[in-house]
Parts: sequence; C-alpha cells; structure tokens
Amino acid sequence: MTTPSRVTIKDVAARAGVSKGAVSLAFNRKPGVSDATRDRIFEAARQLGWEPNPTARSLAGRRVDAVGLAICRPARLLGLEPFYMEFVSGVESVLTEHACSLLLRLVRTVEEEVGLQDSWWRGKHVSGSILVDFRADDPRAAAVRRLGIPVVAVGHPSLTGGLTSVWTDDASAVTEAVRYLAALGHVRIARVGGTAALGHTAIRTAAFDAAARALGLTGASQVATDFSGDVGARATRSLLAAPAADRPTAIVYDNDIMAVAGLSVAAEMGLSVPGDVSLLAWDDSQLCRLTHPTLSAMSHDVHGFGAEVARTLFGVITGDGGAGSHAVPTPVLTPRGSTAPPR
Amino acid sequence: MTTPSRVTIKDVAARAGVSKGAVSLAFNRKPGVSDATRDRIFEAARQLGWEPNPTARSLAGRRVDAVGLAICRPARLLGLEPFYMEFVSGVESVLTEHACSLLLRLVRTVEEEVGLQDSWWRGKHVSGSILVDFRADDPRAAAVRRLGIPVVAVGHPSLTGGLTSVWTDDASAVTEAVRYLAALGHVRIARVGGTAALGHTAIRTAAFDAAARALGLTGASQVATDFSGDVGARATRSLLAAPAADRPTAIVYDNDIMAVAGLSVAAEMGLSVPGDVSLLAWDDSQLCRLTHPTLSAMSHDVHGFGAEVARTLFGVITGDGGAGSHAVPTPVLTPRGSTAPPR
DNA sequence: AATAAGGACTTTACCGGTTTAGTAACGGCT
DNA sequence: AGCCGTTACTAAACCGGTAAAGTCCTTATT
Repeated sequence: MTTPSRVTIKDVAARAGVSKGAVSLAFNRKPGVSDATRDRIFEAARQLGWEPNPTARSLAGRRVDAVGLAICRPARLLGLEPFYMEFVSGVESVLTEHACSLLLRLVRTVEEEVGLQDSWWRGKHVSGSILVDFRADDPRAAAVRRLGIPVVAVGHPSLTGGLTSVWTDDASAVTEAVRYLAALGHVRIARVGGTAALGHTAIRTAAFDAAARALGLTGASQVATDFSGDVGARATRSLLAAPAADRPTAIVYDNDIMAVAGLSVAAEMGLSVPGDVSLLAWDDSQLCRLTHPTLSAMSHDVHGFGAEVARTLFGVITGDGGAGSHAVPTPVLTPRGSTAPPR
Repeated sequence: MTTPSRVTIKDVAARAGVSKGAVSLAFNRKPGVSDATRDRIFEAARQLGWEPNPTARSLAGRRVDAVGLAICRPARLLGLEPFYMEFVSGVESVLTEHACSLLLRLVRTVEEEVGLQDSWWRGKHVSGSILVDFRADDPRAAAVRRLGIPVVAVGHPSLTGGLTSVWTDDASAVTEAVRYLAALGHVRIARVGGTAALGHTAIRTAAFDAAARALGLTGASQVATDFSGDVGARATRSLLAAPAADRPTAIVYDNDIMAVAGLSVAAEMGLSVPGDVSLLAWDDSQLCRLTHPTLSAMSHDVHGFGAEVARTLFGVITGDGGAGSHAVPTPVLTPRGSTAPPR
C-alpha cells in the first residue's frame, strides 16, 4: 500500500521552473503564458505523470466532471426494467465524450432525492442532474430551482414545473396505439398500465380514456401495476379470465416486460396470440424481437432518448441554449406478430 | 439562479460562538469538545441547515462517499443485459445503507479503465472500486495494486491476480448443467457462450469441454457470441439448421437474453421446446419465468451477488477483514418447462 | 523622452474543510 | 504553594488547485 508519492501542481511548477499559477494557466489554456513556457510545463507534467486533481479543482470553484441521477424505484424492480439500463447507457454514451461520469443512486422517496440533490450540489459533487419519474405535485422542481441546480427533467412539461425538460409525447402514442387496435376491429381493449403515482402513467391513462371514448369503444378498461412482470402477468390473467364475451381482444402494456409476461399468460391459458388476443408492448427493447410471436410495440429509441437528455443537460450547465422543453420523437407503432384483427 | 448563500463551517462556528476547529471536532465525534458545546454546535448546524462539504473534506484528506464501477462493454448491449442492472441494483442497495453513491462509467478498453481508475483515485473521487469482466492477462490487477486502490474484483481468483475477489463457481455450474442434460439422456449438447475474450467465458468453455469429455458426449459443441439476443438467435438458428441426426437436442446459454432468443428461434423453425430441443438459460432473471414454456436456468441471486461485492469492498476500504477470495453460492439448476428428455 | 499598453509571470488570497501545535483553566497530589 | 496531567478550545498550517491583483519588462504612441 505504498502511496505513490502524490505529485501535485507544485512539483510540476518546480520542475518547469515556474510558479503554480503559471501551470494552472497553461493547463486551462488561458492567455498569459508563452508558447515556449507552456510547452515546458506540459513536458514537465508529462514526465511526472501529473494531471490536475479534480477535487481541488472543484473546491476552488471550477466545474465538476460528474452529473447526478437518482432513481426512485425499488432496487429489485429496476434490475429487469430494460428501459432504465438502456436510458442510462444512452446518457453514458454522451457523458463519455465529455469525460464525464454518472453519479447514480437509488432512493426510496422523492424527499430523499431532494436531500440528495441538495447535498450533491452543495458538495460540488455534480455539475448538474437528471430528474426522472415525475409525479403529481412533485417537490423537486421547486427544490432544484431554489437551490439553483442545473437540471434537465425527463417528463411532460405539465409535470416538470417549468424546468428544462425532455419528453416523449405519451398521449399521442397511446392514442395511436388505441386507434391502431380499433382500426384492426378491436372493441374491447385493455391497458395494463404502470405505477399509478407516476405522472406519465397518469397522462397515458387519461389519453387512453379519451381515445377510447372518442372512438366509442365501450369495452375499454385499464389497470395499474408496478411495471413488474409478475404483477403484469397477474393483471393479464385476471383480464383474460373473464367470460369470452367480456374478455378483451387486445391489451396494451406500459412496458416490454409486462407484455412478455402477458404473452406467456395467454399461452398458458391456451389462448393464441394474436388469434384470440392481440398484445401491444411499449418501449420496444430488443426483447420484443426475441419472443414468439414477436411483439408489436410502441417503439422509440430509448438509448437516443438518454443521449438527448445528456446533451440537453450539458446545454443547461454551460448556459448556452437548452432552456425550454424538447420533445423527442413520439413512439411509433411497430406492428409485428402479436397483433391482428380479432376473430 | 440566486445562489442560496452557501453556508459553511465558518457560519456554524460563528453562530455557536466557537472556532472552525471545534465544529470539525464535534462533527467527527472526536474528543476535545464538551457535551454542552457539542450540543450548541449541532443546534447551530441544524438551524443553518449545514452539513460538511464532502469535496473540501476529501481534499483535506478524509474518506470519500463514492465507489467506482467502470464497465467495458458496448453501451447498446448493456441496455438489455439483465445481469448488469440487477448487479448494480444489488450494489446500490448496500451502498445506500452507507450513504454512498456509485460512480458509473462505460469505457471502451481496459486500458481506458486503468486510466480512469487512476484518475478517480488520485482525484479522491472514490474511496474504492469494483472491477468486473476480467480477461486473460488483465492489466488492471497490477495497476490497482501499484496505485494502492482498494478494490474488489469480480471473478475467479485465477483471473483476478490475487486481488480480493468475489466470484461464482462457473466451472461447477457448467458441469452441473451438462450433467443434468446428460442425465436426461441428451448426447448432442451445445453451448452458446458469451464473449470469448472474457475470463469467465473461458472458464465455462473449458469446464463444458471437460464435462462433455468426462461423460463421453460425442456431439458436444460450443460457439461464442457477444451476449446479445441477436447473435444468440443467429447462433441458435445455425445450430438447429443442421440435419436432425446432427442437430443438438439441448442447448445451454450463457445468459437469459440469448435463451429467450433461442426459444423464439425454435418456435419459428417449428421445433417444439422441450420436445425437439431443450433449452437452459443462465442467470435466471425474472425473464425466465415470463416465457412460455418457462425457461429452465442456472439460477443465482445476482442482486445478492452485487450486495456481497459491495459489502466486501467496504471491508477492504476500512481495512478490517475482506481480504482473500469469497465465493458466493454456485448457481443452482432450476428446472422449468424448457428442459426434458430428448425424443 | 516620457508615457501608455500589453505580455508573461509571480504573489497572494481564497475554496471549506481537517489536523496539529499551542494555550488557558481546572483539579488532584505531594 | 508548586507541579503535573487533563480537558476544552483556539490559531494556524495544510490539502491542491483557481483567480484576482500585482510586478517587471518590452514595445508602440505622442
């Protein structure tokens, strides 16, 4: 455990025969150092293998090289939600270009998240944060505004309290999903939704209602879940257990996992997909192409979504551009093998 | 964007009528402050809503409240790999108890990771790191030892160069998988493996070979993939396209995703599972219970694995205990609907 | 020739804590 | 009374940088 003789700016300065200040100027590409000296400094730094200590740098008031993301969902559930990992990997792909890391933390409540963001920011651990999973009356918008933290909120502008936001048009997507199924001839359409407390779930629920009413679909129904495959399976089972005359002939799911679960419930109950019941997934991770039949889905580029969020955050942090709300492309219906006209 | 008047240790000291030093002592529960004063200090801090600035703290030489994890796999692939997100969520669950965050970064090469770990450590951004995905002649063990970074390596002791490690006994698990299939009567068993460059893939490959030879299975064969569903599907397709007499009657996959993909390939080729071909998945995420038929799998508690890794890391960081190598329970065969005797 | 204007650095003052050395006050002991 | 050992604090140095305010020297301007 021999501490490898930490080399600091002072060593570099000594070796290059200049002051600390000169080294700092050189390394931050600021004017005030001649080319010759700059070269000498860089050479000295290279020889000693020095690079500025980020902690000291951020204490002294510079930007930090990490952004925060707190996720408020049960740890065990997250593990299987393809959305998040794909979202995170999209975020990472942009951060990496900026030599920036992601500070990730699971929290239990939004209140806990507020405290965390506060301490991350005041402790200069992050130069900005990504806020996800907005719910009704979310305290985070007010909190981060009060603290002055640069953030980008993931969610519809109506939920994110005026913060710079990036969002997908869930309402339009739900409407398209319902219209598509109705166009195939389905009348009894069900929706297996996500966690009721989440704002975007509420938006989808309202949109589903509106679309069903507009199309005069009498047998439309919705249930809420927690996004897990188990609960999704249970919901599907109870929907499909109804007498054939009442049973939905099409089900829309709020994520892929539940759709996969629904597929196997149908199989287990001896119902054919899409013959007896059509299934429509959401997010369209790779999973949808790996089942049999393949799953029709509302498809969007989650990786790209994450990347866009990260790009927007950099805009907010540097102060140039980025304010306002940015819609990313609306999920588009991708018909595959799990949807067809009802029998 | 009104900066909310950062409150520092000086303010607390002033308010409590003591010096900065006293506040520091009080907050670090060190002797040298009377109970009465300590209470006054805490009260002052509470009123001002102060808590020590971690950056300043770590500059001044204290421990940091984050641990690092760099993952070296293509971003798009990670998105769907249930293993990682579940592993990470297990790690998080323990970190959270210690009010510690995870610094996550995707890297392209191990060399890049070495540089990153170096800069994280020297910059006091992390108090330790988790190292995953060891490959042959991995440079990381030597590097972190040279730098004196507290780490826990995830992988078999033969791969992790003497670092404190946590590992699952892949060899035994593979052997059990092969024995199980052989016991069912299978002779032509194939394995769709992961990325060949990874150490644990090599271990499984060797173990598969050994087990097949030991059992005198003449038709055993293996292919390498990149862990993605697409490539897994392609591998399955080419295995099953062989004439019936050569075609494997059982396939072991190195993760869940590829097994799910394999299941749908079988269906698409008109082969019944487990009638014509048995499939065995690996990791056993929730996914395996969501397919039809459900997937038999080598099952282990990935979440708990991550948690154990985090606990071990804390042991290494604090210096008490933790050295050596810790095996977590070997994946255990969980038969479900996708395996049966060959026809 | 006197003066202003830059350029190239150096000095010095922080950033917000921790930590060490130093001091004053108090109690116990001989 | 004198000496020692604690205890409770304070003052100041330090961590490794950044940034504002000098200093000195050269060159252009009037």
